[in-house]
Amino acid sequence: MAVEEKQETGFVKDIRKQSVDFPGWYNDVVRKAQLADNSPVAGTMVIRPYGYAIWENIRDPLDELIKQTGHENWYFPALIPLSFLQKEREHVEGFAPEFQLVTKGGGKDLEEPLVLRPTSETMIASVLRDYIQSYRDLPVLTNQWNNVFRWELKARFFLRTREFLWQEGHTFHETATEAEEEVARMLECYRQIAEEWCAIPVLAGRKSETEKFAGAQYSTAIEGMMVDGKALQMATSHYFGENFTRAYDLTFTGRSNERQFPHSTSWGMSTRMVGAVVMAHGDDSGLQLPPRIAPVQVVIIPIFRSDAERHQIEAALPGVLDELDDIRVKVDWRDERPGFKFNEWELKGVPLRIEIGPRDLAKGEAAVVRRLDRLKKAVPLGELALTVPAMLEKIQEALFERARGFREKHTVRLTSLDAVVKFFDTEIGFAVTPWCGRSEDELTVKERTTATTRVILPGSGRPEGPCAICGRPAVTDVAWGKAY
RNA sequence: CGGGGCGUGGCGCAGCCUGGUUAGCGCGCUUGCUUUGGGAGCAAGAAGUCGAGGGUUCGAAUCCCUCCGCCCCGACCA
Repeated sequence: MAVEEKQETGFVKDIRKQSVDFPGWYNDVVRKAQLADNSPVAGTMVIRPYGYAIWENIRDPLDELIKQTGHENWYFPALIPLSFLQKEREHVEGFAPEFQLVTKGGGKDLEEPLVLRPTSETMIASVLRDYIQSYRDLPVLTNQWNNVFRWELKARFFLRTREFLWQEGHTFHETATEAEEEVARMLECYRQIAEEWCAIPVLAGRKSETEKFAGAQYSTAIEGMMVDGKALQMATSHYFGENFTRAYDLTFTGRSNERQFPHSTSWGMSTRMVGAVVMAHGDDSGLQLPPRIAPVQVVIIPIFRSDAERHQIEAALPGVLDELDDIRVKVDWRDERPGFKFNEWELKGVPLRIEIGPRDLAKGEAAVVRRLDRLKKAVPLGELALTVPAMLEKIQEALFERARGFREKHTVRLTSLDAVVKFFDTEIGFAVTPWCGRSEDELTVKERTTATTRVILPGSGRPEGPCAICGRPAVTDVAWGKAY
């Protein structure tokens, strides 16, 4: 009893309860798990090595996919002349409130202010204008990994900061069809990263007119559900048509010798994804990482009392590590008690823990414990090479299935405004309804529930019955949710 | 920008109302000993221009004024 109480206060001391204060819990987990911390500059954060390692484990497979689909990495400057942004009306109107301006250089006022890039459509169109002459130059498939700046009013770790890291892809195509295929192709890459690597099931589809990117013909996105039932947009992919190329007078000579505007796209996934992983899988014990993106997949905790026992474990370790050859393993030899390490590595979300002590060694075994459910299993040392990878895979699947089950449990199909209002009043999650597509309906719902349309669900064709909000003929199904 | 709160060792706070010169407590940190299979115990120690500036006073963390910074709540966004 005494032990239990102590444990309880230990956890309360470290992180707030997820069920009681979700934003507080999130904040605590990010800092205590050492993913990120506040920085000296308001609205920005320091990404610490453990958090950055997670980002790298998301970034690397995504970069691989981007290259596999024919794109090349470029680098464009972070400082963009203000006039560039002003060429596309919708675009500048959408982003102007978020500009951060550089007005001085070398102690003197600049002739033209430079904007810290909020995104690079304008810079890239300006540059590629010189490189694209003929249909033979198309498509141009660019990507760049960089930081962008947006003057956000309230910051939250990974989810919304004034500076963040992402990848932005920008492509230029001869035809609309080709460009639209590109938009869908990259959205599919994002779905893959989210579902197969981050174990977060997503809804993928178009955004409504009001939710689309400033300057786009249409936007698509993947949306995930966090464990508080709120929606998080985890990546976007936009079709611009000729909007940007016309604004920048970026033309090419077509197959029958006429000047044409390329159809362009852009798409991005950011460090927000790290926040998504925290909020999609974490629990009251802290972070929980899908094995495929966990910086440490297996932590080994040696357990010993005497020097003799310590030496015994030291002697056995090379063999154990040899078994775990292709796995990201960390051995925690720090001078702390085992119980402390158990709790700390659980807080940091490591999927598997291996305890090796005299009792285990006597039997030629190790105790393997899952972060998922603390299930403990004795595994013969010689079988670790087979068992551990299988367990990691199973955990990866289990996290995905659990998240999917949660989302399904919290997704309802509704057919009236009253039902939608009541749902968001009393429940959490997504409401799917038939919808006519009018922005007025989104306003109505937002005013009464704060929920917005997240994605227009593809594939189902024309839904049965009238628009749930206004009763006009419905043209599509749409998912509503309260969003981050 | 409008409404509410807060600035005191790295972190979290007490002290302030009712001024008094050694400014405390918890966590963390350092060292040592004992511990070690679910967040250890004891002992010794280091660490603070009390957000900044000005004023009142014999004397200011404490009272007054100004400024700065931060957090929460109302309008945008990956």
